[in-house]
Amino acid sequence: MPSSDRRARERQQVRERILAAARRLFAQHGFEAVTLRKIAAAIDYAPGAIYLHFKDKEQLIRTLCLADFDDLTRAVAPLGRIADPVERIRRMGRAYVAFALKYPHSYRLLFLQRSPYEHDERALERRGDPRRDGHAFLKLAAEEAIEQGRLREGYRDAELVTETFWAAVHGVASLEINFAGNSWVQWRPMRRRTEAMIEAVLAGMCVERSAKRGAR
Amino acid sequence: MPSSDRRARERQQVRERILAAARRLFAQHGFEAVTLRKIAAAIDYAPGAIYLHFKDKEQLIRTLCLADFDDLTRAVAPLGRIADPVERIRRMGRAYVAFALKYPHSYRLLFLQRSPYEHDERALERRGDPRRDGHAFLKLAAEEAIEQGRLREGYRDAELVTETFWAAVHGVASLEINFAGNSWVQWRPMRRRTEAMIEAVLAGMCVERSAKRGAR
DNA sequence: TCGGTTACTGAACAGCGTTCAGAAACTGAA
DNA sequence: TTCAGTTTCTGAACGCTGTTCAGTAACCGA
Repeated sequence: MPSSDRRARERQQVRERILAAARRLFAQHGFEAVTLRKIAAAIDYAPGAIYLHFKDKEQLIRTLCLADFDDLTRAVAPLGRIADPVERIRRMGRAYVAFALKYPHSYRLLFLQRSPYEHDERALERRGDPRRDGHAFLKLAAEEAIEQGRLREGYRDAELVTETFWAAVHGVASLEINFAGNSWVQWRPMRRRTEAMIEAVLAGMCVERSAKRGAR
Repeated sequence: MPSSDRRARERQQVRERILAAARRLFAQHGFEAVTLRKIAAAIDYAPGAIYLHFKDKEQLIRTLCLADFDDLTRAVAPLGRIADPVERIRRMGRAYVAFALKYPHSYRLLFLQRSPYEHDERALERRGDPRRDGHAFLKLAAEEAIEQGRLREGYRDAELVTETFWAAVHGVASLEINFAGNSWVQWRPMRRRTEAMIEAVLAGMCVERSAKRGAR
């Protein structure tokens, strides 16, 4: 049935056009400011047409968000090969912040709002929840660091270490997203803030005075 | 003119009733979910009546937010008397997190969204922007700590230290507000997470191995 | 050629924040 | 007491939102 193949292909193309227009508009104005009517108008369709391809606005947004997250997953994956667990945590932190800066709207939706997909676990189960994956990735590194005796007393609970490190980089990313350019703070360069945070929190948790690998 | 006094008093009372109903509903359901129609219905008024007392929904919300912030200001003020700058920073961090937990909706509005009052600086100039005040408070302590030689190399920029410490406690508070009760993280008790973060970041930035006062 | 599926339109719905003409209620002076 | 003027509030609207749905047109396989 080659003709029905074409139907499916055309359908897919329309879907892609919707996603492309939505991505462009969302990136420019944010999820809230962009209405379905504007997206529809951008590709010369009636508003209702979008509902033939997406259940509702939320699902459209989520589709884009999860696509963005693939980027983070791809960036984090090779870090698994780093032998030193502390160095792995450090790199993970940098990748996390970099992701937040690259996709501020997606980051805001997934980490700066009440978790929106809490009751839609099945959809995430299939793809894997990137937040959950990142958490597990960090926790594994923390466990290894503890095993190797790299962490100080008080920081030998891998879950606590994970939550703390996550909160640290999340704090840096989130202030940047919400307050960048705010005139009443003389913001130091983003890179410097990220490094200061990662090094401070690692130094505070690690046994070694310098947590850098090889500095034992 | 006693009668016009009464007019003013009654007007003020209506305003208070609006604020009380709004505070109750907002605290229960959040700013977005509560409509002006619901607030009006709660005090048996027509929706338009609210506009006789507040310019718009945003101003009503801001009035409540700033009232909440007075609580933080009151909690932070006595900390100024603490001589040891590092201990002052530590206490400030605890007070900050405690505030975020007590007023999650206000916290979300002021710290978890793109700064909404950026272009309304005059209104805040009068009362003082609590965010700005807190920042200045922290920075002063950081400057003192640097003067006393308490901070390690790399953390002798008071502004950077302030931004880092703020980001740290903000990260803890913000994850709690957005992900508390999320089933896929085995959250450690909030108090423990707060302490772990504060101590880690202070230990990482301070010269002393234990940053506790008197432990030099 | 024709019945059935599919994709889309355009009008509608309920709800939102907000505005406004008009109706009350109260005020202070005549 | 009367009455114009001010203040306070109502209730119906406006334009916007996400979403639904009857109706239409195009395409499909037979």
